[in-house]
Amino acid sequence: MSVKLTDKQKELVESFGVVQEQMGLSPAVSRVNALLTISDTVELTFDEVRETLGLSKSATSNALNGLLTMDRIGYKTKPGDRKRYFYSKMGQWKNAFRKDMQGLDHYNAIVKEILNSRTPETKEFNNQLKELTKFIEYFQKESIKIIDNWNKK
Amino acid sequence: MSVKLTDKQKELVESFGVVQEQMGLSPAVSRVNALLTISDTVELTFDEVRETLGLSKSATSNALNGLLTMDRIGYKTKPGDRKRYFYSKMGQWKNAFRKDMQGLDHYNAIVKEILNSRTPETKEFNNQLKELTKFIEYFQKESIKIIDNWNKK
DNA sequence: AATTTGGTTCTTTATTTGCAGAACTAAAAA
DNA sequence: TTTTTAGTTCTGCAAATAAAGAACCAAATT
Repeated sequence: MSVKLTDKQKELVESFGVVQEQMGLSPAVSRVNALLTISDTVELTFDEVRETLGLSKSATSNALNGLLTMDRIGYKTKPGDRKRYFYSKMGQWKNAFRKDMQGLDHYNAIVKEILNSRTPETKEFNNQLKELTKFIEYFQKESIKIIDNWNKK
Repeated sequence: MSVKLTDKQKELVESFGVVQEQMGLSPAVSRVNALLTISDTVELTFDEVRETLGLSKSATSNALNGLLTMDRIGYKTKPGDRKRYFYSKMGQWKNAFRKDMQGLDHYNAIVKEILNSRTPETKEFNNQLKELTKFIEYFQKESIKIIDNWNKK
């Protein structure tokens, strides 16, 4: 039931796992997502994931459901087969980038609030803060533009 | 020795602290950085930070040193005064963005390695992966461009 | 009706993180 | 030379995270 991986593939599951951990995902989630990116079979069942990575059922269940709610994976079913077949959803990357950029909105809103509540005495400092909010706005706008640009070419 | 903050400022230290926690900083580090952004006095001593935030010496020391190595704050000294005066370094934002973007290099390198090691069978999947690496490269290049563009205007 | 399948949820445990408090240190002051 | 200042480093400890394992459950199979 377990997926056979070459040594190279095992190594890639680990290194891709690590970079995803650094991006804030938990070890198990990172490895599950890595496996679904690396395995030659692009659709894997719960048990294939579990056995291949040597995870417990609960860890597997939680990892898969986490990735599903993050919309980083999806699943399909096959007629007359109760199992679910999970696959990596790479198309979501652009959306993720977009959301990251829009997430700066909140950050910037607070910086602006800080700026408003600051004493006018510290001119230099306030100017730097002001420039920061302008830069964030600029960066946000431009990067969303370049993402959209990619979509229509 | 402790800095007086209005209720509004206290509230801002918390909310700005929280957004920074969500960006991966620890609670103490987040609040120290927030304080240095919000306080009317832009240069604070070790003890002012410690007392204002109610932190222990070790937490204060570690937070300040962490922020120093991240280059998010700096400090200056005054003649005939052994204390260090810490301040927020907002100019580093653009550099931080840049580094984030360059950090995608590593991610992309691994994705490319995955692509190389994949079976050619799964055409559709491989194409999506390929598009992903191209998108990352494009986004990286363009966003670095827009950052540089900001600098010279 | 009993068992198997494909999971989910609950409980326990190991590890890591974040911080307090105390002990420590090097330079300056008394 | 002792004491104070301005921190740093070490030693825990409490809370949060991550995952194992067992109990559980609903639908399908026997």
